[in-house]
Amino acid sequence: MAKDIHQSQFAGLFEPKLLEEIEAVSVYQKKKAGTEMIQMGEEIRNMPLIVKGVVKISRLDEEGRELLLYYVNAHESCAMTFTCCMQGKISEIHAVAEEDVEFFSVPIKFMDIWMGKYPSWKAFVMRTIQARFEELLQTIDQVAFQKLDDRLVKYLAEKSKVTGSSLLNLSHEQVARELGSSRVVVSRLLKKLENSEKLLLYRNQIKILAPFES
DNA sequence: ACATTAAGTGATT
DNA sequence: AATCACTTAATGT
Repeated sequence: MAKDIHQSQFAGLFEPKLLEEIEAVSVYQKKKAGTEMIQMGEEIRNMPLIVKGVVKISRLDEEGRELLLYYVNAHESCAMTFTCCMQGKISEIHAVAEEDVEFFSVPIKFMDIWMGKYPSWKAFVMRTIQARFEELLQTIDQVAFQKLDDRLVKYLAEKSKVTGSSLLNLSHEQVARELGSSRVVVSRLLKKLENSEKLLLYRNQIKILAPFES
């Protein structure tokens, strides 16, 4: 498909010289849905510029429980990767391809080089970090104030946006794990939402009805 | 028909 | 909001 970066969404984002450099130094890669892309504790050597698909970024605790941090969509890159690799640190996060993913893989050394060389690159990096930072502040608020119901609604909205479908194939247990909660609680909250006509519940499936607002 | 797994519910902390 | 204990419903063999 769009193996040419000049035809990707990055074409409008970066100046032509930078596009050429990306093309020269990057490797175009594809990963199937469900593939692990970065493990916690792994050293980061490349940064991905996503062309297609969605990558799920999460943290895992000692017991293997998962806390969803955010999704990386097409024409974005991972903020954690930027912050990690600026100091050659290891990854604090876990990345899995949510859908089939295609991306340009760029060695991290260009991170620094391009920062000084290309204003558009600097702006891109700053934007993605800033956007993520704000989002993380939001979720910290929510966690601190224990508003799981809001988080659940946001989670479902995001899931359906990412999937492009209002019918989500999820068990209550999966949802609970990603939100760091328990199945029982999630079931109850979902039931509430069903009663208020926001969605329909089936076995392993959730159908979103309303134009979902928190 | 039976076992397994997902979801619903009341009570308790 | 979390956990427990238990029920009910759906699905697979």
